[in-house]
Amino acid sequence: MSVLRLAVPTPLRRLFDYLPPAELSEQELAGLKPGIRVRVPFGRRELIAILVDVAEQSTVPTEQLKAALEILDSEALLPQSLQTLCHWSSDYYQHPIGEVFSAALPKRLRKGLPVQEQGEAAWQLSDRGKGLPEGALPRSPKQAAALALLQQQTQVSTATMKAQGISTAVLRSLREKSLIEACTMPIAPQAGISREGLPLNDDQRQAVEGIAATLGEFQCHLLEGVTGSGKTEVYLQLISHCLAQGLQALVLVPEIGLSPQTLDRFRERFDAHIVVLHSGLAEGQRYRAWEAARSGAAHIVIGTRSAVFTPLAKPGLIVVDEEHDSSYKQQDGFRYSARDLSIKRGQLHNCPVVLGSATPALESLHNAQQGRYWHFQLPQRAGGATLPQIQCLDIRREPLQAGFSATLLARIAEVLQQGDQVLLFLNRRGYAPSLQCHDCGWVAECQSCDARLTLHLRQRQLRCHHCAAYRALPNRCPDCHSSQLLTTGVGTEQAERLLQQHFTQWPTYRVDSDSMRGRYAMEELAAQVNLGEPCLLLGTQMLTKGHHFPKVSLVAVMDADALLFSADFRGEERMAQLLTQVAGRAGRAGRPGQVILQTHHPDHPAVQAMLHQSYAEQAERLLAQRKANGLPPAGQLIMLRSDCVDAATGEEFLLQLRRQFEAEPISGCQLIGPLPSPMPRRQGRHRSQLMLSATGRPAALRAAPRLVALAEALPKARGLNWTIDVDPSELS
DNA sequence: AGCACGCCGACT
DNA sequence: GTCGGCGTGCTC
Ligand SMILES: [Zn+2]
Ligand SMILES: [Zn+2]
Repeated sequence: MSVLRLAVPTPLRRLFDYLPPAELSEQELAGLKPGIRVRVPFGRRELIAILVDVAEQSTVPTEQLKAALEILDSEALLPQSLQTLCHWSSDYYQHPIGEVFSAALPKRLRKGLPVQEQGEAAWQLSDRGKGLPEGALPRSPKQAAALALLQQQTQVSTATMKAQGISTAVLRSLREKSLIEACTMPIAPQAGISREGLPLNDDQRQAVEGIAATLGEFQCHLLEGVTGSGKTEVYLQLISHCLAQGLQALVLVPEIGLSPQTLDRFRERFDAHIVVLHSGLAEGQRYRAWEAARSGAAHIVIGTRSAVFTPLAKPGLIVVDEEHDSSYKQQDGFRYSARDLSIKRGQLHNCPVVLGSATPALESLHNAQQGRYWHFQLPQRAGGATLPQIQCLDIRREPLQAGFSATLLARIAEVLQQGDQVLLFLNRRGYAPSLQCHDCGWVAECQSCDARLTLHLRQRQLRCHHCAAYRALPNRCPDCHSSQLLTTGVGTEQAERLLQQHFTQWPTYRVDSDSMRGRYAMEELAAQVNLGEPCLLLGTQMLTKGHHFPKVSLVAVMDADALLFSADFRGEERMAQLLTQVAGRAGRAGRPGQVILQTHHPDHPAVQAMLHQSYAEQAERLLAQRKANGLPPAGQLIMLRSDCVDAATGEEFLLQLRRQFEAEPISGCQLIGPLPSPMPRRQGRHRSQLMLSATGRPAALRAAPRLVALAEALPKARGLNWTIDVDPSELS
């Protein structure tokens, strides 16, 4: 007996066995390959599953097995290496295998639509057209020319037609006469061609040569280079080595990291097929890009997190740009890290992986120090621009206007008068993060979350930044009816108003998710700013990624204190990364930049470190702290979270889990909690967490499946949800 | 996660 | 009498 073992798209963490479709012959059965799609009845619905294995028998009694309905493919959708990556991810992150495969496939294929023959839109003669003699249609020369071409070459692409001066209108009228028909023409695989690169400095050359020497084998490389040190040029030259060997390159970029500027650089350098995969793509576009990567037609694949699962016909190189960026870690559902998976992928493909960053994650630095990664440093700023000077501005007892000290406003004015641009970083959108009654102390809070409502003045709304809740801004206190409602704290909207009033001759551009709504908003703004006129750029984290603003010579962090007191053990690492990245935005092309941190805590060790130490030095100190505390990368964490409408149930569930785990402990594992999450109630649900701290990877690898098995076996109270997060990046 | 079944309140 | 509320249980 043959049994199909299938990964079914469901949150259940197991495979499902089916009998082969009734009409399938022995021979067809023998030809089934893992990785093909199979349509199956599942419960009372039909789903598209992925064949994992054809087994001799099942542990499920035969009479309970259903027959699959249809085999959808003859060839695997994903190459073997990528199927292996899916299984590995499913095990490592303890996420249901069916959902992992779903993450690796474009929607089109998940829905069961057939694999589309890739090709260029083209035309061929219809049966009727084939009957025409040479030199037909003499009265319409354009149509005759089109026919002549098709008589010579059977299939001619629309592009070629256009090049021959034959418009689509001509072709359409030929089709209306049923003389020609549309078809797709297979594209002959073409070599990607690289144009000459920029001259390299010694450090860049060493990196390119060192990394290129590992093409064809697995090796992970950490490329550490400050902003402007020419990391991108190193990537480009490595990619050209890769293309020269007839191999494809996969480039991962942060969520909003792919600026048109960077993309243009790729397009200018390579006469090659480049595809881009990001979340904004329409279904069809995404599928075509995916298929081009899979078929090998695309030479370079650039994409965000989910692109780590893009199949490649001839993988040669994987680049993870800004590898420290938190957007590589998925924050819900299948909580994978695209950076970590790209390294696994490199192993499976035997190809090098390059992790690039000005501010590498401590994990990556640790791996480099351990000798697991090769470490390349690009200390110089290309073009000789000097690194910005960071100064701290003590604002204790300073009067502040919308968060600005008089000193800062004066510095801004000077810079604008010199004709330069100013970048102001304030990581808080809205007008003010809190609204209070001056008479009775009432505070505007969210009904569903343990959080204050943010005032959005233009919309006259109070909004929760943790759920969808919003309400109209009250004129009076709902408790005591006083009209003395005061805001505390400053958000970008408020800072923007002050800048507009204070600097009337210069435009202020606000960059946050409220002001940059449209798809092209950010692009248009960047183009406007990069015309070079003096202006003020004010924004949240959005401003610190992707676009470069070469005319900025002053960067100010308005509220450095907000970064200082974080509950998360990664807080200080994040702060150092963020501030270093922000600082890197100041001064380019030979002009020194200036960075100002406004703080009430000028003596705080983290502030002092920012002033006097390089990122590498700070990282070294933080790494030592982590090692002393057994925290990643010295140890490994697994987070279990529960959420439930009532507070006690979730915590009780995790407590049971802990008891059961500890009844038969795993050495090297320690459980902490359950504890309420840093924000205990969110969207009306009470959240708790249980953290497992493992001394190393082997212990964690044993603990994760055990925790899941125990959690699945525990009686699940109604309305309770639990999730597992291996290598959590956020301890909330 | 879906999608059913099932068993109690207010509608024709 | 039945339409539908969502609690509970299952998916090879
Ligand atoms: Zn009041
Ligand atoms: Zn809320």
